[in-house]
Amino acid sequence: MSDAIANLSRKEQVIRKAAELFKDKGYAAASMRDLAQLLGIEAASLYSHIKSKEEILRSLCFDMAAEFRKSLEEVEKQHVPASEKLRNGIIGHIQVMAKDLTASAVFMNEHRHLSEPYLRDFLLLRINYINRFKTIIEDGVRTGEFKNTIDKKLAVMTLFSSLNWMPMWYDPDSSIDPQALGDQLADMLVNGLKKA
Amino acid sequence: MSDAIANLSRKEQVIRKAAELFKDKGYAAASMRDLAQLLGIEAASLYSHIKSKEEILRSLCFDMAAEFRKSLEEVEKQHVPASEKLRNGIIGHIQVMAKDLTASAVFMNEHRHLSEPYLRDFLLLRINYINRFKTIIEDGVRTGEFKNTIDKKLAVMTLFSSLNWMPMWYDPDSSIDPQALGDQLADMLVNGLKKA
DNA sequence: TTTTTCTACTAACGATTGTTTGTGGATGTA
DNA sequence: TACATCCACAAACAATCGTTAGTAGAAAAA
Repeated sequence: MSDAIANLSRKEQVIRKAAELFKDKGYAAASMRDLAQLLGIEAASLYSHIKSKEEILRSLCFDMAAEFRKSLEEVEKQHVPASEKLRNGIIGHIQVMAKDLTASAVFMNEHRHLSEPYLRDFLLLRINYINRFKTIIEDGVRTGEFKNTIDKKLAVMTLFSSLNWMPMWYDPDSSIDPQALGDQLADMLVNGLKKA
Repeated sequence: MSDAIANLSRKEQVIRKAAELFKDKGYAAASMRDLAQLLGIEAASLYSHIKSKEEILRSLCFDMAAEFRKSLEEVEKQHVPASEKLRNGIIGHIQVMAKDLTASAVFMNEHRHLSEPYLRDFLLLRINYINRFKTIIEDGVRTGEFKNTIDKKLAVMTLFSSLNWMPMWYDPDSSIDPQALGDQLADMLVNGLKKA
């Protein structure tokens, strides 16, 4: 058991450093020798811990995807108006990202370098997640909470654009903590959708 | 003269194909042999038209930057309320992107692969552009057009996140034309900022 | 003790990278 | 005709890529 933990621990170190590197230079421009140097070892030594470069990317992307999914599922259980459900979905999404901003940036920007069939799987997860947010918005339009004048695809894509770029500019040491950030972002986006 | 046009024409073909390739695979993962193949020539032949791979990226990034700057300068001349100025700035930004969605995507996602000192120059142009939008928002807060409860950095970054991801999902053959898209996006974002 | 697990090394592989050199046909201009 | 420009080629360059093979010390488990 402790072996497994120690193993995971070192492997985890490799993956986390890789996340930083992938975020900074991009997956394709980041070499295994770069990664090894950051860890103070030789490139070949990395392969004692991971099977391939892409395995690292897969692990980062699909772990984040699972977190997002889990967060949204809890929100969907709630029996609240669509506007509040959307708001809670946004806050949940922000909090998942805030827990690991580095992995979030990789998830968002580097997933396209996954090879098949992983890329297809990833994109299916993603379209499913987006569609579930779209459903919440459509519910809100139906109940009259949201404007019916705005294109729904536009609305949901604008929402995700705002959310997904957050890891690129948010500074966790800044004056806004993740909770307040989620609140303000949700307020800004939801009130932009709400009927006047 | 006609020589110059023919020359520019072929060089332009190379750059535009490169933009498509860079958008699809990312700058680092796109090889000059890939690009040559798309054009039906050998990789070495590319160097009859361009000096280096990065020269293409520079050309794409800085040409777009100039377009954005030009658009914003016209908006800044207008003597209108801040909310309308912001709205027009958004519409202008969208229209510049819509004119070349491929180059816009490269501008947004691949600029980080510029080497120094070009990267520094690019980032300075960009922060300047963002700050000028921030000024418009601050003016609006001062005149009471916009809420003063929202963090201004958050507001402006959310704005740009929404705008900058548009090339990733917008389909020019869709039902929404660029003009209507700009209108709706501006409406959605500005009314989210406006006092109730 | 013996055995296993973890972590790292050196050396090297075949493939691919951006780019340079030198060449030459085709086209238009003087 | 003679010259210049454009555009493409084949061949090759050093550098770097992800990865494998084989080895070994150190620590933990049996």
